[in-house]
Amino acid sequence: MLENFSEIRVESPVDKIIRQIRELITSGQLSPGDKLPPERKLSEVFGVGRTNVRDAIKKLEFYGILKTMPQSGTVVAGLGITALEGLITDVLKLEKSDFASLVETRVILETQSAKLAAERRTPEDIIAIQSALEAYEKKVRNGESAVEEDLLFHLKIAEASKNSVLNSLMLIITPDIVNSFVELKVCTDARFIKASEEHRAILQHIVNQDGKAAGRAMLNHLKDVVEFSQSKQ
Amino acid sequence: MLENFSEIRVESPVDKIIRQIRELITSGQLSPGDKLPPERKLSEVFGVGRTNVRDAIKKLEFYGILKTMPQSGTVVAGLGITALEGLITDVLKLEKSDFASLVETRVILETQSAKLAAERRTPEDIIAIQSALEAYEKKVRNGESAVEEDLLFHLKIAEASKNSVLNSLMLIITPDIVNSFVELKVCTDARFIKASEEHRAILQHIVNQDGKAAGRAMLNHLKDVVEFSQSKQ
DNA sequence: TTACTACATTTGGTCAACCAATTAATTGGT
DNA sequence: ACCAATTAATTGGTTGACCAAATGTAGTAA
Repeated sequence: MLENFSEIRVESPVDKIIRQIRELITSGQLSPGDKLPPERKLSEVFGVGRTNVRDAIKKLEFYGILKTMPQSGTVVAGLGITALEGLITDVLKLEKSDFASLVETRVILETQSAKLAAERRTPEDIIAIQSALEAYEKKVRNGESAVEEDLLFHLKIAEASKNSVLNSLMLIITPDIVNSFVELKVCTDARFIKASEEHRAILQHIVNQDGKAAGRAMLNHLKDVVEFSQSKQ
Repeated sequence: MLENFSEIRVESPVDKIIRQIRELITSGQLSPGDKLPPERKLSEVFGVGRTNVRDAIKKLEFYGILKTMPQSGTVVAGLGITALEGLITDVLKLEKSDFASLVETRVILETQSAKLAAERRTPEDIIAIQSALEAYEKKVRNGESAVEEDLLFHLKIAEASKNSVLNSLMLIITPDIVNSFVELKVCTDARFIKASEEHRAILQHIVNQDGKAAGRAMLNHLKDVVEFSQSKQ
């Protein structure tokens, strides 16, 4: 009965403004490379407070679409118009990323990051990964949920890959992964224990600096999750 | 002479506040799951305006570290404390992405996205990729710079991969790629023409739905850029 | 005519006050 | 003693005003 009334008025003011800015760009009133109107003007045109405009700009700046220079103005990044259009629409729907895509992408990033980590790891990286692994196993032994510790182990590997961009992307998708895992109850006790062995195998390959084997081990480790996501779909 | 005085005072106030919040968490004054002090209190403690505090919170919320409920308070995500600590420190140094990592990550994402695109492309995808390719070749024939059109071609492929997350990540790193390319003058006329042939090859494999070949072709296409980035390093 | 300086305007950044909603407390009744 | 309702305080959200730097402009001197 009550469900009929939900789902109204969910769009936040900043998303509305992002949509409007997109309109400005796609309609050609705003070409890449040139300054966009001052914040005061925008707030006046859109009929909202300047804070909301600033928040929207900040969000777009975060994604690299806009660039704001203090006391000088905000400019549109030098991308093609069509690319921008796609970008902005995707920023809006980035939130609800489907689970299958998420897992698929994770597999891609992680196998490569394991491979690179094996090739480039320093002794310090080994220690960091090892301590993350032990924190994970400790939680598992106590019968507690160890989703975060699991991800932390993987993040440490990404860190050891010495690829800052790869590491950043992992950080970006990690929160979504955690949420999905908890939501869909991916993890069971049996899986935790099995994962523990697989973790050790990965670590061993990284210690041995065997990139290919590390990648394969990671692929194998994530196979379960992939199958789960496919069954959910 | 003057260079000695530059590069000071680069840390923005919001980063400073993020650092302080991290301090609060690591020192145990703030545990995962519980509310953090109201914004007014924080601004007073940190000795800055409330706006800066709100911006910092917003940034952390962006990464899923904090969650703010209107008129109720802001809470720390239910992550493990070690995970949080690692996440926040990484958020701070997220900005700087070196060119080598950028290219390396791009290769990873693009080879996979080409492979998936070949397997999943629809007739509409083919048309979109084809028209992007033609726009690129038109610019090249006129002797103009076609960096954006180049990237647009690649983005269309990512779109055809039907993996929303992969597509989003490509969109995220694309602006950085464009900037680096223009800055480092990666592209010459000869490369544009050679790239054109390689583009056609990739497209052909996607049309044929040959995933492996598409991946290989993309890898080959990006080889030049990889070598360039390594020589720069 | 040209170049340079001083000024006025515009810019994004910052701040303090205000608003509505939520939560805690107090009070009155049972 | 306990529960309900009303009130008081506290919360994040929003607004408008102010600040310092950057830019554009006009005026003056060479």
